[in-house]
Amino acid sequence: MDKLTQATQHAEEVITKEDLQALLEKNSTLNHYIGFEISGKIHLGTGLMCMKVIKDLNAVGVKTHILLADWHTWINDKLGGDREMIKKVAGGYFKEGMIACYKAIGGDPSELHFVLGSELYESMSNDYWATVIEISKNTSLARMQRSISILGRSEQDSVDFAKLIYPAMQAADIFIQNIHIAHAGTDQRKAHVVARDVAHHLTIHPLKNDIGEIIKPVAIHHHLLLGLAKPSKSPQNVEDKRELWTELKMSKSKPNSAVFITDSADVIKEKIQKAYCPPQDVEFNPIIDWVKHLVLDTDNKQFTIIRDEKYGGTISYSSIEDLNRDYMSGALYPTDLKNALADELIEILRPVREHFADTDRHQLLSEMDQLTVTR
RNA sequence: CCGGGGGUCGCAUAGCGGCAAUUGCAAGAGGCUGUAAACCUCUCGGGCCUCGCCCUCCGUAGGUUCGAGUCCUACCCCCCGGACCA
Repeated sequence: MDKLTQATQHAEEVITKEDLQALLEKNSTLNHYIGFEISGKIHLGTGLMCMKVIKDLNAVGVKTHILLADWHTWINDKLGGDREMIKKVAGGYFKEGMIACYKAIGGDPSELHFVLGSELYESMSNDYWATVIEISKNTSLARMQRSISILGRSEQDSVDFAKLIYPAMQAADIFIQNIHIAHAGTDQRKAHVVARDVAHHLTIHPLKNDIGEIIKPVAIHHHLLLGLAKPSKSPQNVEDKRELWTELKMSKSKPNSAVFITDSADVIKEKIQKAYCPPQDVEFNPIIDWVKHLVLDTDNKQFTIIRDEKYGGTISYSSIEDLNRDYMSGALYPTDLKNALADELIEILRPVREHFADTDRHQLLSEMDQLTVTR
């Protein structure tokens, strides 16, 4: 497998592959970053989907910086907008969660370099905010409005002005850290495209390659897992499929539609069992989606489904295509698939639960649970 | 600062002197399905020696009333618009 393929095998999109190819060939060192808001508990999207991309990049020699975005968290009113609490959770539960997840997918946590946003900005003195302004001067208001990622809530809701600064900060984060490869979920692509569009207009902290040319940062995005909850519109009479996709993905922020990295075996089973899973539909189906991206996402994987003899007996799949075919024909029944997925997830997340079994870390988790409930 | 609109059970909505308070969504319990969804029933402020009674409620604080989300007064907060172009 060549470097480019290896580096992007778990990515949903790369902007652009050509740019990345050039960097992989020509640059001696490459910096990757992903920023996280310190919101509630970590779910599989960030914990697994995202970490897989990081692991691939590290395997080809890219250095990872994880930005614990406390300022962004404050802007988006997470954790009650309590700045001290945000910092505390960032360096505590959140960091430990990331480390645990990286271990769970077979990565070496020492490859992850954590940076607290506020500390980064302070260390850059005026340059950070100057870069935010410079990016803003090269972007329009309309562009920023479109670039705000509305997380879960209705779009017309009046937003406070701070939220309009957010995308410029995301872009500034890239340049200020000298990031060649900016990474996020596909929902963040607009901010990344802003960064690429302004890249050649920056004077304070432009991004340069080894031979001193100003370059655009590559953007790499991981897939957003579908939420387990039923969509509010029924797939049969939706004219705009894109609309439904958005709807489904957003539902992850709703309670009970996401699996968290520290969920117990029983909770995982229960959530999967309650998940929306229409028979003979592999398109708008979270269970199929999860199997595809969390289980059958590598070439040599075998996904074994244990089922009663009367339903056909145990069967094993090594590709999502085979599984989809059986599912579409009805040969593979939802319940059997669900049971197998739940078992698989419980196993995948075992290292995370073990990581948090440690007394101190368990304390962090309990505090997080408290916060989530209180909030 | 001025003008207008508004703050009701998680969200969204009724209500305009008799209300524990309408409706939708969400949530929860159950029924039907070899899953979920859809569909149907019930619950959804709290408490109880249980279906009737008690407590607490409609931004906050007072007031008028036999009785107030509902009227009056003051205050707080949110939204929309205006403000300057001498």
